[in-house]
Amino acid sequence: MALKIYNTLSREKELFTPLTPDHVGMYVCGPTVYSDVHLGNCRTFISFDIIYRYLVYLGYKVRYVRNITDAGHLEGDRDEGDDKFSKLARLQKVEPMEIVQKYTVGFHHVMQLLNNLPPSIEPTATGHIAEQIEITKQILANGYAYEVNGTIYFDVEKYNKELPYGILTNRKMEDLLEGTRELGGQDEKRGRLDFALWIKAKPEHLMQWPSPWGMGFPGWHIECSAMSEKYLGKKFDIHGGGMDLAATHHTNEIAQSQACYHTSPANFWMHTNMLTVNGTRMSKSLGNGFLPEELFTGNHPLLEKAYAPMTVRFFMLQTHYRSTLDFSNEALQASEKGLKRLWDAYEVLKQLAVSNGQLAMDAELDAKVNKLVNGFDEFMNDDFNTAKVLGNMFELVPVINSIKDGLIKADSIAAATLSLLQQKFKAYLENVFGLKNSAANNEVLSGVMELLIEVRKESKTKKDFATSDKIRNQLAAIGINLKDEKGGEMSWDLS
RNA sequence: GGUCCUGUAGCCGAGUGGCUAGGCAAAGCUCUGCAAAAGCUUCUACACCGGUUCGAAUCCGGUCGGGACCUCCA
Repeated sequence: MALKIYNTLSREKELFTPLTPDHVGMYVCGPTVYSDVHLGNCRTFISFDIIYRYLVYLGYKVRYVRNITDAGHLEGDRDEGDDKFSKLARLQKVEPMEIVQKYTVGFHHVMQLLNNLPPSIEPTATGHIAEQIEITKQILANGYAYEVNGTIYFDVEKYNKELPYGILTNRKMEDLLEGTRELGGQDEKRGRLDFALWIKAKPEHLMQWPSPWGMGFPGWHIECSAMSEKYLGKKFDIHGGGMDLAATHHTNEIAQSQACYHTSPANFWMHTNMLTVNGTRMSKSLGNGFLPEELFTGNHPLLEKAYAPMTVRFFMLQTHYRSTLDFSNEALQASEKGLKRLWDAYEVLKQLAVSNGQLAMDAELDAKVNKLVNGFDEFMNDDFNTAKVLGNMFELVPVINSIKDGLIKADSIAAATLSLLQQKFKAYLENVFGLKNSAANNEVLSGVMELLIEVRKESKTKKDFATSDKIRNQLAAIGINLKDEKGGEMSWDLS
């Protein structure tokens, strides 16, 4: 059973074989830190976090590089535009690096709340100006770029004569030329598809660096080429990002790498689909995005309530990463309840004791459990199908709960089956899916609850239901659920 | 205009030609002092029209919706 990954380049699932045995190099385009990340951005990072975690689970030693874009983005399509950081900084009368710092910290905080693992390396564009100048020089030397008045452009039409430029998204040059809107005003570019590798800065620019072509700043696409090469080499295994990056950004990255190193940078190109609201893509420019902060506090007109970070993570796991996912309160509330059901069963499963004698062995049930559990790896190997894994997990929930309630005898499945079930549930829920219990694990609270449960048990024994109901109802009012279980036991959790 | 994706029960969603995914909601039953939780049932859908096939949600063609990208965007 081997891992298959859908490759945007070939438009089909391919068997994944790393370039170096047991090692995987993966580069994912990170955020541009001039504003808060919205939930749509988070989806991509959650998807790649799970891909990263699964590769680690499979035993690969993974170097996961995700950049921070803190320089170089232009406003609009005019190449003489200000970059986003300078523009915002001037507006707010702060240093550009203050903007960068603020939103980088915010981004990391959100990633942590969503329980995304930090990447192995998180390079910044401003920290790799020298590398970007080097690669630009090489592309110039190789003849795929030209200088106009201190700005360096990539010559797309020349490149396309040798290698297909639109290969990633299956576009022909003629179609691209036809589809592009007419450029307004003066233009120093030779071809309308040409893009800037290095941009000459006006004296008033806040962020600029010296280069062989004078003071300037790097174009957007060049940073990923420079940083991926530096940390992963000229060719590596996986390059990922949101689907919206494929047609322009990733297309240009391939062209840059080919023009500089005569190789396509990555074997596998992976693209995650968009998060939509009412069927339309969530984006900064449309202003229909939710900030994670708004989601976690419920402080947004379109939100009926607050949702926990783990609910959001689980919500995204229920869909395949290449499908669009539509946001709605109803769907999120369904996820919240579903996750609770799954997690409660997991807590029960952890407590089940493995029995040694199989007196009540039920071969059919045992086979069913094994089949469902073995499906986890099988589904993940099929292009990371988290939704199907969850489907199997939910099918196992009644089995787990029935064993606990004695409806199914614990020894009706083999001891090995039960321990496999326990081991895989833990590995998947905690390690691969990166879910965690949102309930506070507080010793003081646990102690208090133990006391309350004892008092309530006593009052129930004395048939003092007024007291037992009072305890249960008042706890419910502050968000603690007390559950009566079979045999007079009680358990609790936070709602 | 070009390149693609997509249309699945009340809602969200997975689906590799034959084997009712799953979750949420709803209804009934069991358990229970009551409730919740849990267990067991019920709700058996694939936009439309053709075609291929013994057999199509799945493959092919067409029609009609919806969406993304081609411009900064995960």
